[in-house]
Amino acid sequence: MTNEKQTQNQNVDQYIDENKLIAQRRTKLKMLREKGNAFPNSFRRDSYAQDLQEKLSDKSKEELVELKHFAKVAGRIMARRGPFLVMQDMTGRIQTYIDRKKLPKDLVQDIDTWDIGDIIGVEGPIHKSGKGDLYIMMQSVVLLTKSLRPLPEKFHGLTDTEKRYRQRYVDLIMNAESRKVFAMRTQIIQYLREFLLARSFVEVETPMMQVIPGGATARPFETHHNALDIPLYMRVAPELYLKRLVVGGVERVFEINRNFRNEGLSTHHNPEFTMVEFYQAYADYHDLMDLTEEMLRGICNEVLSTTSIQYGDDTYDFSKPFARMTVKESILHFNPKLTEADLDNFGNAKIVAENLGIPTKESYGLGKIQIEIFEKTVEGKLKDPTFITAYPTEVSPLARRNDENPFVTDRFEFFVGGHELANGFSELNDPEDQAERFEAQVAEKDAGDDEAMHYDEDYIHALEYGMPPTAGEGVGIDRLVMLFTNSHTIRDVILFPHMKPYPGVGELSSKGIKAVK
RNA sequence: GGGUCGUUAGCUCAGCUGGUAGAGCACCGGGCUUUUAACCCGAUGGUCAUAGGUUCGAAUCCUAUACGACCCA
Repeated sequence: MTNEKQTQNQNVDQYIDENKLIAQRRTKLKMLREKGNAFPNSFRRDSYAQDLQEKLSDKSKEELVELKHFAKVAGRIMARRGPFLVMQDMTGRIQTYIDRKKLPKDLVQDIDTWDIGDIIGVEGPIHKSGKGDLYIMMQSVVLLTKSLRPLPEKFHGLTDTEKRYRQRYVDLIMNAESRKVFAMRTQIIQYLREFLLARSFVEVETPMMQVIPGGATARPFETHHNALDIPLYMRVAPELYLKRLVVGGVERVFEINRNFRNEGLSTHHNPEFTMVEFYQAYADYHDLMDLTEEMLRGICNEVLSTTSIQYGDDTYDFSKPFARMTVKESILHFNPKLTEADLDNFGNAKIVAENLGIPTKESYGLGKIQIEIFEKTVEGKLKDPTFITAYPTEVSPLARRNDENPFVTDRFEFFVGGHELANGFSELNDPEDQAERFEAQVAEKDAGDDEAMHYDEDYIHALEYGMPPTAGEGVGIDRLVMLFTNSHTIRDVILFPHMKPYPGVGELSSKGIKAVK
């Protein structure tokens, strides 16, 4: 024993450049290697912690003794409590009891060297403690993976926001709340997918790298294809490809995937974010508003089991029909001093905008000014689920004009909690109108708006073959998940959100790529 | 882009008007062994984000930088 300790100390000296706690664990790993396979992969579990808790918690101490329910469970050691080890697997936690008198002496000695964070496999019958908690009466146990880095303190866990995002693996080990958010994200996406599949929508994948970035007004990321020696753009939206598929006869089509926009980071913006976009032929924007209501209410009922959504201090009722009003109606509603005449006349609207402190550009038409007024005075106030319709044609280059009033389009955006969650419209399927709209976008681009769209000749070509009357919509998944998980920053619903790298991190060194300390 | 705040042990945090670094948990040693943030005794652990400056003396005051959080545009 004393000899062993001396060896340990010598080994610690070898790792003096490292944290002492890590050095100690490295020494333990070294001893494991000397004994044999330090990373065995022969243990097979037959039970999960949560299943055992659900199945057996009702049984009494005596019933469990009689039942002799044997289980093999694997997981990470999260705490030691007296003679118990608390283990955590992907479903939950269960403890295992170390009977020091009955287990072989050398095994007990080994167990005493194990650390919180180590991964073990345990086998034995399920019993219940005097205080009513299930435990596995350890009959055999094996250390499967030695953990070299100490975990955060068990009570407070990892709260440092920066570390939670940069080292999500530690966050997921420590914070059940974080695990729950991402589990719900998965369930919400799965619900959306099944909802659309059940209605005969076909899931497809369209290019993430595009020669002409289109489908949204946003600045793209640029990259380069070496073999072809051409610039390529990460897509800002899949829209134009999905509509090409509608031309091709895929009359109900959807894609759940990432979009990339070269813009700032904020609590509501990540440079890559997930959208579901879907297109339905022989439908209009009213049909999609109905579909959206059904879909969101479905998530409430099936995933959350409630239609009363708690978000911060507010509660939103998803059981009632969602409010619907036009852009103009909403501006007048939230600006009772304004009149229709203030919004319908370019000169008047410009004065209203300037009084609100909105900087206007030469190129802005009436429609753009109306939208600026809307964003400044209305958007943040749309707390309860609301559809805003009749967006100006000027700011809707891919949407169908309204039959009665060509100044606006048959378009809606959907808002909850003051944030836009979805955008949909009856699609513009008139190729000549679409060509003119592209030309207007190109003019704006030439005037210096680097978010304006390119002219996509092939898309016009496709429309010239004939696209059936169609309605389409995109829903921002990240913001949807934020809403339904009561998360107030997008970084809480993206597993690996973009963070500014530390200087030098990512540079190749002799030891490989530098990691965050 | 602007403003405010933050960065101290592996983690969570104290550290007063400048006087030489603290706690809890974790870890290590010992005790106890059906515990529930297990408990009891003892020990170890720090480039106080980084670089300058002021000072006899800086975690503390000043400047710059890095990263983060929040608010505003």
